[in-house]
Amino acid sequence: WSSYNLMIKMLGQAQHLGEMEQVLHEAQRKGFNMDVVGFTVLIQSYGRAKKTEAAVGAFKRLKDSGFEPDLVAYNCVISILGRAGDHEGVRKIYNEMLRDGKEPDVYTYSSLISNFGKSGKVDEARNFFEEMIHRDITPTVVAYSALIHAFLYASRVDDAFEIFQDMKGKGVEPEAWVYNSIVNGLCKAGQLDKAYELFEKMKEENRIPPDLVTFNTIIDGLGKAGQLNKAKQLFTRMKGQALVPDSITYNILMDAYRRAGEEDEVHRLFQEMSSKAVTPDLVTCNIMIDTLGKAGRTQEACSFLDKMTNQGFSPDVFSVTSLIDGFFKAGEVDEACWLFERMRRKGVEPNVTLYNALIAGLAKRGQMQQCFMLVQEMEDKGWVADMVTLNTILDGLCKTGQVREAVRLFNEMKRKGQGPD
RNA sequence: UUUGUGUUUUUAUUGU
Repeated sequence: WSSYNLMIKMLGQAQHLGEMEQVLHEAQRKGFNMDVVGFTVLIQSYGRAKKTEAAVGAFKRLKDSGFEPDLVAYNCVISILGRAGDHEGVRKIYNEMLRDGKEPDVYTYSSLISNFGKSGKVDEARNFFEEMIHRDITPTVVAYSALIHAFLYASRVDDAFEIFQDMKGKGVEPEAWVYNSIVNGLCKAGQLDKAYELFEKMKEENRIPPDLVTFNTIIDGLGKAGQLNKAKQLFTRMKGQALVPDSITYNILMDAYRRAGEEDEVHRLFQEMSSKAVTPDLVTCNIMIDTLGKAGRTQEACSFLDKMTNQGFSPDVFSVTSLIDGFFKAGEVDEACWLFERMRRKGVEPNVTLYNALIAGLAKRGQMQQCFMLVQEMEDKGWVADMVTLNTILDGLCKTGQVREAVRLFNEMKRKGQGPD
């Protein structure tokens, strides 16, 4: 059986499910009886191929063949159902497992915590963590990390930080990426000082010094908070520590200067990239287009778009939105509409933000009928108007003297429970 | 022979 299991596993991992099933039939024809491990290999193979139903089917066959699933089999099914977002299924199997008298282990809990966390059910994730402790199971770095990520995913940085401290206190060493996640969470929550403090403490607390991602994260946090000088200082410092800035580092800095309206510095950094042989990526291009557009240099933005296309980049919805917005702000409405059409022919799918940019441009010109048509078109495509859409339309109505209409829409949205913000 | 944590960092739209 072990050779057959190995074959099945290899074929399953290579996503050759047809051949995998052939081997399975051959084994059965030759009189090999499947054992629990064999079924588990099969379940796992289906799981990796995202064939959740087939995996569950194999689990059923395991039980129908008179076997009792062992802990590993249960863990596999729980993990697969969790990844598929089937929390009811997860609960069912978990309860079944307890009824069978199988003690969950740290693998079971890590999987449960991660999957519930990822679907926004942080409190349930935490409950599983506590249940694990009550069972006297010592959390590993994996279990801790899963819970920390569950909290960060729910924007609960303080809770994440508490677990992070607890983890270190228990002598479990976080890996660099957990530090980085926490630093990022703190930055995004506006707790820049705390983020910076942790960043500085990294090397003494842990044997792992801040890496490229840590620097990028903290530089971005500083840049978004408008602390450009400090950001630039760290940029210098990272180079002194033998870290090589990548395109993301440059994008972060360019974006910071773009926000601050320091257009020249954006262009200088773009030049510096090529002199340092850092290859620009799509985000770099998009920042350049946005910078040019916001400066009213729409022709240059337009040729930048053509140039990047010739160099093999496919402009995405970000590139197009920036350029369309630039056109509108420069009063070039026809060009904006032309680009929108061209984009659709090229197969770039518009999203809510792009529609919002169009609506804002037309609203500013008082073309409210066209705005409503776009909202209709957007909703026909299955997009849901967001708060920016509503605010844009309300502003447009007010500025065109249709205040009563605006109030009516305002009340209607309020009744539907959509805003106001 | 089979199981667990990895968007860790960057870009667009409204309100002046």
